[in-house]
Amino acid sequence: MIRDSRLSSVLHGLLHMIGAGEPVTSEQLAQAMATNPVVVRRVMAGLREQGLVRSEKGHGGGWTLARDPTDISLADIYRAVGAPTIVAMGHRSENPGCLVEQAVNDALGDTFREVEALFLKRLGGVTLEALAKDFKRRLAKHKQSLEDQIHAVK
Amino acid sequence: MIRDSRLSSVLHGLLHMIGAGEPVTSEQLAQAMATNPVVVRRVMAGLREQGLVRSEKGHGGGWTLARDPTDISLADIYRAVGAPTIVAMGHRSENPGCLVEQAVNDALGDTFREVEALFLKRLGGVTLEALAKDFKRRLAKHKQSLEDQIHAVK
DNA sequence: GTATCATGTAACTTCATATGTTACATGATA
DNA sequence: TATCATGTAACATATGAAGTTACATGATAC
Repeated sequence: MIRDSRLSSVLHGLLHMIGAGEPVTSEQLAQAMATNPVVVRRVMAGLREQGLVRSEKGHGGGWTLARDPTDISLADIYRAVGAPTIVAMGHRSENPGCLVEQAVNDALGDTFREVEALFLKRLGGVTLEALAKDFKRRLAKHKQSLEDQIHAVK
Repeated sequence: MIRDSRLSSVLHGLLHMIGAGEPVTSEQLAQAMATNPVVVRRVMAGLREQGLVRSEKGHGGGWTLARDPTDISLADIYRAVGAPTIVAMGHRSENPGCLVEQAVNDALGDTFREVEALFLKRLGGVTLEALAKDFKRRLAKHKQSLEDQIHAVK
């Protein structure tokens, strides 16, 4: 199963980056991602290797998107975050000679690939831009709702 | 991701049960599953609850299939083994109010379900019987190959 | 009926992995 | 050259899966 909190966490960070017009420090991202700066660097390093973000040292340094959000899909991010294969059955000892494994693999190997392909295809259909837009919409709605509550109290 | 060694492990046990004409003890299954008896009972308990196997105490006791292998699919087993949902993204704190989570969920919620459905559908298409047959075929082939090697040496 | 065998299960330990933390090196800007 | 920010190694902590021990319960053989 996937219970990767990293993808979710990274998305928080990236949306934060889109909002800011300047480099965002690991310290700031750590706030947005509810973790600490070193973990941020660790995770973002993966995205940097995939060319999704850039990092810069020194004064005014920090993290910025390396590509247009319309050109980054959730699949890209998922992979960069260190995407493990979704389905991977296997005995602990990864025994390639095991006949049971072989039989299962023969029966389901294609399925594993198929499921994974579907998953990535869907992730590939959502851009960071689209997600950001939806997020902003929700944010606006949320604010409005809060204001309404305040007015109702008055 | 799924890296469930339990499913694989359980299949070893079940194939073993099919072969034996009598109840198989946890001790014996532990051998087949490369683990220990208590773990076997723990895992098999899940299968028993789903009506896939039966257990009996005392002399001559042990584990037996409760249904015909043609009537047990890998999906049944997968579920019984304590199938976690395949894909489940989420922040650690499972924050339902988080707007980022909401946006992601709105964009991918259906996808998660779709992927899971596909996976289970495929698992559902393979019966324990089919797997056992394939396994036996491989076993025979394997034996033959070993004999050939011996003859070649002579 | 009682000795033996097998499961049922709670409690604990071990192990693997992900995450968090500290410390310090490196590079960039003021 | 002082300060700020990343890079990264090394270590600490937390979580959950798997393994283990111990003992209770139920079933069969004698």
